[in-house]
Amino acid sequence: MEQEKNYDFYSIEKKWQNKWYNEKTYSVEDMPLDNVNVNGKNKQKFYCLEMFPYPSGRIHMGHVRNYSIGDAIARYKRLKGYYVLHPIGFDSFGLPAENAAIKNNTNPKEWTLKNIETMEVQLKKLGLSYDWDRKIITSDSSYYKWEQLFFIQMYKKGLAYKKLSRVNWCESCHTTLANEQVESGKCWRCGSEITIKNMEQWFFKITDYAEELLSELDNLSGWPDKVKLMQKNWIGKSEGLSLLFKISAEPTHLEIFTTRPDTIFGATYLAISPLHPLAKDLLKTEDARIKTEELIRKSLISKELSEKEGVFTGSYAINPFNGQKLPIYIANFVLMDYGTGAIMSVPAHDERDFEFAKKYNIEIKQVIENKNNEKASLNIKKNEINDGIKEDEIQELTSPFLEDGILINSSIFTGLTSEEAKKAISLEAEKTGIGKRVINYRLKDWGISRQRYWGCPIPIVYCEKCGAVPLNEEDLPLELPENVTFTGKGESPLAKLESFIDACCPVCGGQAKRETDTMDTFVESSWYYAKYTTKSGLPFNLDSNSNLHSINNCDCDSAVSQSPFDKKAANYWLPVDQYIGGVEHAVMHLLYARFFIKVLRDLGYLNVNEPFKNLLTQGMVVKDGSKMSKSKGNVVDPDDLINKYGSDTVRLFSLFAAPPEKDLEWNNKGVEGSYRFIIKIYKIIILYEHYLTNTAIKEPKEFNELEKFQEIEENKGMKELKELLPSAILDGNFFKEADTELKKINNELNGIIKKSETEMEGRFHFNTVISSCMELVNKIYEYNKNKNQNDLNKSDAYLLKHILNSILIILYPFIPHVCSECFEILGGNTDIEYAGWPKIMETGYKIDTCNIAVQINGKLRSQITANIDSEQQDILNLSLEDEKIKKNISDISLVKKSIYIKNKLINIII
RNA sequence: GCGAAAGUGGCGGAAUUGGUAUACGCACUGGACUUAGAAUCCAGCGGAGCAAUCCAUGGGGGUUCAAGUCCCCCCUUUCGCACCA
Repeated sequence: MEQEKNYDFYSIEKKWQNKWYNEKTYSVEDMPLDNVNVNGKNKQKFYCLEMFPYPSGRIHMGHVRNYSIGDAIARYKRLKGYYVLHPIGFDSFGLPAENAAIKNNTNPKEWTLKNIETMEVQLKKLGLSYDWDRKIITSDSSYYKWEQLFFIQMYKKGLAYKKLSRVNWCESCHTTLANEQVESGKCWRCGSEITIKNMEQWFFKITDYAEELLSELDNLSGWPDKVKLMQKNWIGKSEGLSLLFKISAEPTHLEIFTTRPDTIFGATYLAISPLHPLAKDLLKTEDARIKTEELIRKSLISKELSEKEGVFTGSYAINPFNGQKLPIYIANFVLMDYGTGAIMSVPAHDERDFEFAKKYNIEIKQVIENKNNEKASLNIKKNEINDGIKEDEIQELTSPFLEDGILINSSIFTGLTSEEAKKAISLEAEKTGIGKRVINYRLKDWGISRQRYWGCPIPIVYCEKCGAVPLNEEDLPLELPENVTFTGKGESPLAKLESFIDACCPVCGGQAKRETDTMDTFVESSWYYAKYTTKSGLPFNLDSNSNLHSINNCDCDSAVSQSPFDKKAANYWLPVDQYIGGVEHAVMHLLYARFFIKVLRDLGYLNVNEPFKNLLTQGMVVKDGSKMSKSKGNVVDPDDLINKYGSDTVRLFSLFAAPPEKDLEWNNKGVEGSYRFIIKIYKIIILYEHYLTNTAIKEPKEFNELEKFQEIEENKGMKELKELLPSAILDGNFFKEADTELKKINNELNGIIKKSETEMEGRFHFNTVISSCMELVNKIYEYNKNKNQNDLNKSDAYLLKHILNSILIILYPFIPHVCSECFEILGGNTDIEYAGWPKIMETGYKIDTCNIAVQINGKLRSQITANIDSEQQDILNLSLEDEKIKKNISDISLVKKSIYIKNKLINIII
């Protein structure tokens, strides 16, 4: 008795992984070689990238999902004939390594490299189609030296600078953080409360690019609106007027910023930040002085505030438009680091000003009213006590009117719309020299100093004579010293390491001290996608060996003399065609990376404006309703599942259980379902193996000839094709004699090919692609049950083989190992990756009847079978003969009208 | 508070353009095989009802011959921002 072949995922996966990695199946060249161009026709490039992992120890389900999605896209694009760059690396600087070092007395570098080794094995076990030759380890000086080079060049252009500033401090991580890294007043990494510190910090001048970062969002049509909106809000552009108010009885002026110049006549006080440089000068009483000190103290500790508080300075300012004397308040809700740190307060038309005015009994003066002059809509109520006084004065607003409207009580501007008045009043202010129109951004410069060890050293020394001086480019890299000790308290070990701190000034040669802060680890991830475009590192100095990638060979329009990547290669591969990662990086990483590529562009390294053309933000993997975490005890280790079911199963489930943008609820029983499906595929292939590979039914000669033409054109350059596979057949003549049932299945396959293609091209709802494949496999089982193999003829064999091969190819991006194996079992003459996407094949068989839903007054009453493409009248007549319909409609004369959707439904109105 | 997205069986989710709601999978129930179990296979599976039918896509209105899908109001959940003048 013939022994039945069982699905042995372990051997199958090992076999194909060995082949892929030994043969470097997924390696590509930096620039396409000649054989990638066929007859002058360029094979199109496709750069598929997933956010690279931090080597924290082991792969988790979030990684599995992320990389399964990316791999599905990469493999699909290869099938479609693209030249695909699909790299991977490790974002290996960061706090966990250092924390582990403190906790377990290990060395961060060793710890990191060990983790990378582990994770690399895990990733390879997943069978991901990476070009491993391009692996990046960002904590290696061969990577970060370039970052130091960029820093120096940015410093020289004023894009990197140091200033004393109020920065976010996380006591638990013992370092400062950028604004983007503070989430609702808490540290993005550890969740501790953030306090404010005044420190000298290095910044990248991202604000120089604020306008471009904002306007380019409009061109990112391949990004989710949600992410674009988050970035837009984060950049927070606002246009307004900066206006000078003279301080009464003093020679000084106070500059304020407003976006509502149209409300200038409604200003009833000015408010300035407690941290405003003029704050103390304006104070007139001892009492105010004491209260102000308290406000300042609080503002220095934290940005959070529970309640609006303020104090009247005793000083007044003059409204330049009407000469009105306005009290100046110091108010805790006015931010020093936005606009000018001072505002004109219009309580009638601003919520915050209103709240403050209520609290301190300041006048509220309405100057805008609803376009329809409907006062009622302004939430005004009569003050019953003050009966008899002028109407305007006895009215009291219960809430501010925030919208645009028509100006009232505004001198010559009365009657204008808000929009007109904004312009007119701004122009007037500019004419008289007391104001100018300005644009403000909420975005702040990116603070990149970190008071930690395990990061890229900032290549700066402080010379007693020359001040802050960047290192000479040829002295890079500035290596991170390894002989450090971790105390777990206080400052970074670098700050105490004299052998590191003591340096020579690159300018005067005198004594100097090194900067001991390291860079934010988001700097490494801001340009790694560009590094990947060049396979091997370029020589640091141009005069050394390799000239293959010489930057001077290209049309350099800059003074770039050395680069981590070949400009040509970067320009060829970038932007990344599909980027995939977690939505948690919507603002931080994705904004920094966009900024950085613009800087690299302006420094002359490449000619690309945006790093990521299309972005897919995948949801979290959750279990029992919450994110997997050790503390919740709901972590599922991918390795355990891979050992139990194989990686195809794990990949399949993570793609099948939910569309990628949604959160994925992990379900171990569901994993078994995926496993069962894979076995089902394998078994059906084995079932037909003997029959389909029988020499007696080998394809006729012309079968191959027919394809050769097309296939060669598409695949040459990928790999030499020994022979051509029988999956893509252009002419249905071969199947004329085939079984009708098979033809029906083929018709369904054609629908699936089409549908899968649209899903794989942008919506990425792999779950629906997989489910239609499941349906088709079920149908084939059904067919097998009803049809004895001995009754099948040659035509049936060809068609069946086409159907099975096509399903294997469609599923290959998700479960590559088993599909490769099955494809081989069915006698594929090449590996499945070179098979090409299945072609729609007409067998000449057309279904001539269809099912038509019959509705009466919009309610489904019956279903009939009718000839395809029947006319309305015929369908109506046919419907009226139906038993169920007869019950409701006895006579055709009752029918008022009917609506007919061809081949779908008829709605009879009675 | 502001902004965005979402709400469909017991569960994950289908229904891409308004046209037969609940595909596919999980769980569950019954049956076959088995000494028994596991695995597998077969059948059933939104709710009510003997049935004909009726009711169901968070709730309420509306547009339409026809609404999960479009419009308005409300509720809930998730995410982002939170004094940015």
